[in-house]
Amino acid sequence: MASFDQYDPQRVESQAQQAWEEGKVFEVKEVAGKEKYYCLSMFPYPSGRLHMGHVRNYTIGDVIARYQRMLGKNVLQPMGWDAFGLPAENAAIKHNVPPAKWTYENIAYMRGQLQRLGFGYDWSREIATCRPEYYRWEQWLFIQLFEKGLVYKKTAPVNWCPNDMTVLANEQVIDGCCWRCDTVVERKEIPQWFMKITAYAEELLNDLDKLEGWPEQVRTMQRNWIGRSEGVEVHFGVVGHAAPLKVFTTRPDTLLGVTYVAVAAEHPLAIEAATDHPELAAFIEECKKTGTAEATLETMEKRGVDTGIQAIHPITGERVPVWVANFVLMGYGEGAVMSVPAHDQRDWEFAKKYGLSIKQVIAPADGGAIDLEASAYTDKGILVDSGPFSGLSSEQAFARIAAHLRQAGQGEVRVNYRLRDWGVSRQRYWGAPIPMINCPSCGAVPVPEQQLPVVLPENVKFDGILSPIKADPAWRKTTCPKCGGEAERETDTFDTFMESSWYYARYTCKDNANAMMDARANYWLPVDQYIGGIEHAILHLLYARFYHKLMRDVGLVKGDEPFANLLTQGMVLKDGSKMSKSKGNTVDPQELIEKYGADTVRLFTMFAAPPEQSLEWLDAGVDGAHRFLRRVWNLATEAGNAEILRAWMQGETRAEWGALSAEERKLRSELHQSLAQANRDVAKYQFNTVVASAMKMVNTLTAMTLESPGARAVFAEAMSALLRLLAPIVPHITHALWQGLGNRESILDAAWPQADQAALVTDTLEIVVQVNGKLRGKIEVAAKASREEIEAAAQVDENVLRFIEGKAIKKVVVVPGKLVNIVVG
RNA sequence: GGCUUCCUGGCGAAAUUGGUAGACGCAGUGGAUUCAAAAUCCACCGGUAGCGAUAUCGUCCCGGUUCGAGUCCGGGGGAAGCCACCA
Repeated sequence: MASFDQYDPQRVESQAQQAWEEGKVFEVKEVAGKEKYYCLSMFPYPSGRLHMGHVRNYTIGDVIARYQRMLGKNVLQPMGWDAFGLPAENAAIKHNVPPAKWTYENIAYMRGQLQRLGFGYDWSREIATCRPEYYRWEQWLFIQLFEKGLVYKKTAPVNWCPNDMTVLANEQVIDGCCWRCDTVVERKEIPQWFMKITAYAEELLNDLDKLEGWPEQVRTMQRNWIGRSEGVEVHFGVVGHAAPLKVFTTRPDTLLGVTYVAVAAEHPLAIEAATDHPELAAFIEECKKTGTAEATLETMEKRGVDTGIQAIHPITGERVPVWVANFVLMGYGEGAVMSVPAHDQRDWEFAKKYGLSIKQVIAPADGGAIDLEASAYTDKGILVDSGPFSGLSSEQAFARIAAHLRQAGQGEVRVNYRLRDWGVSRQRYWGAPIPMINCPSCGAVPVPEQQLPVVLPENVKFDGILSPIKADPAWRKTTCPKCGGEAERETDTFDTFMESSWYYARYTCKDNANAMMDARANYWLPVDQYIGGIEHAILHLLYARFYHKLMRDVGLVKGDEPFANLLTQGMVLKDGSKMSKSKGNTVDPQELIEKYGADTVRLFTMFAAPPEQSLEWLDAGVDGAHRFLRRVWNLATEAGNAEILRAWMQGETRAEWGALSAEERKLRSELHQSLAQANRDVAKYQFNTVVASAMKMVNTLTAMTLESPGARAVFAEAMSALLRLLAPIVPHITHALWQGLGNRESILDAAWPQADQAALVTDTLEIVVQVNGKLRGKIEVAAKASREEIEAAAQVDENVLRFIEGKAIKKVVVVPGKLVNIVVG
């Protein structure tokens, strides 16, 4: 039996990793009758190198996966690359290298980093979303959805640089100007593809209630994003027009307080009125120029112009003016609002500014006074000055007014969502081509299934101005599948959120060249544990949920939701703020791995904070983590100790516990208490305190003297448990020690260590004694002492006596095994 | 403005969910070892008073419930995240 050397992380880790690779130990198959566990971390964008946020994310995932495996489950943990995106185009320009080449080189480097960190991924399932064998299925699904009417084309605004004649992404617009040439960016309407996520708005909202394994915060954010509101669509007549002007309101109870109507600048009525109204036309032009980036909206001044058009109030028949206002959104509701300045603050401000009248129709239910000169009264209350509806409460009025409008054909109850359809067209090169053909006579026609994938050429010259596929007539040129005439391919590519919306499902069957999904998807899905950053709480997680429902409705997967449990890990901070290149406070994981080894980096990230909280990076703390691993190594390998452990592992010295001395039983109890605590915490994924418990065990074990056989048995049993407890967090050092101590089976599949309930029971207990709730003493009592015995013992404690002497005892509270509280008067 | 989450030593944090506040670690102080240093080991480590036993104050602030509150309730203050003219 070879003896141990000093702890050398580099050697230990490369040997462990080699063993895992040779044994293909993380490659998994579907196994009937074995509980499956699908553990998934959000895949990275291959930006070049891993940062600490990645390390933390993937360590959490790996710890969970390894823990679940030790519990006996069939664990799938895959990894891949969210490989399309703008940074590759930027790098292409900067370094004069094609985006594909840059991306593949980054993937190769980062894959090496992940392997060096010892993450237990099934690399045979690796996905890069920029590969045609991946995105062809996205193109295929898009066509299925086109046939089902779930995707459509409409015009939408983009940022347009008139100098470069190109579309810019929002990130490429700096202070309203083009990042390359500084030309003022314009808004341009062009035809783009949309997916009907709004058709699933209700289900996406309702199913949030099922996601009990998700943080409440994320569910709330999605609820707000979907933004369901119940209201009434009200039809105002328009003088000189046959068609009514429709508005949406959540406050139909204030309908009698309408003094004007406001429409968006893009509203048809506004455009119509502008034809003989130069001031209005100029105002609409101005509104258009305000960029697509909406960051300035908060500070934007509320402005408007009277169209001169009169609307007819549906109940009173009164004439009210129609204004165009810059704060009315064309994309929400009908692009028009009824304005009630008395009861809406925004309408109030607008009315004050332009001298429009303010009519009170709601009074506080408690009869209190309001001051409409100071501000609007926006609470609900009792209707006043509202004809037949006066005297009703806001709630009653909602129903009555809605019913009235409905009967008169002037409106109806409606549900509106804030959620808009998902625009998936990007006028960029480095993305999956949209599989459509534009035919001058047939319009947009899908690429026939047998011609998929529409491959994006990778070996291209790229100057950053025009997408190479837009610039290449040969790539564009094709024939129409319908009429056979000359036609052009769509040169836009998909939003990269498309690829990340279904990768979790493709990992289960990535080798299937004939279908997007197969039965294996239903074996592995849903993902049991998904781990990633809170920054994806809305878009990515909502799109993935949407995609899952789409795939379900096309018959590809069963189940309604893709991710059963979600863990959102906190940020990695240094000196109190988020690590970022611009702040210059980054820590490069690579340097740390080279200095300390992967186990130290993994241990520190797990120990410094619970997974969901932000983690304050502390260089000295990394030293502490490394010190701990050395202590563990030395404890297991010191001459004498190693022999004790080897004998134990081979089952030679497993003595009867009854033979232990009182002192040894106490030590064993202490060690098992720590183990029990660690088990409670690991079940909650609170890994920082799992490590704390392990440290406590090491402290206890270090202090032990191993002269008696009983002590040696207690030591060996606890060391065996300790190594297995630490195995998910620091897999290399525990692998080396486990093998080195003579275990034939890998620690990967060793049984998860459970505390011995019998060991937790001790002969005596320490009980805290309080007087009037204040700690006054501690007493040692027999574990099976009765309530009366404990009370009696508490009352003779020297210090306790000082506080109860001469006072009447009103009450004694006894918490079994914990404390006694003596209440005196 | 809306929603959500937080606020505990010099620092990161813990407290089996109403029962010993500060586990575990970092930093610090003192000591052992060493010619010396590194490494390692031992002890101390919230404030105040005391040689000490111990007392007293202490989990952002004020109030309440309770035998007992970091934890529950009401009010206030502060921080972070997300959304935001959404009618």
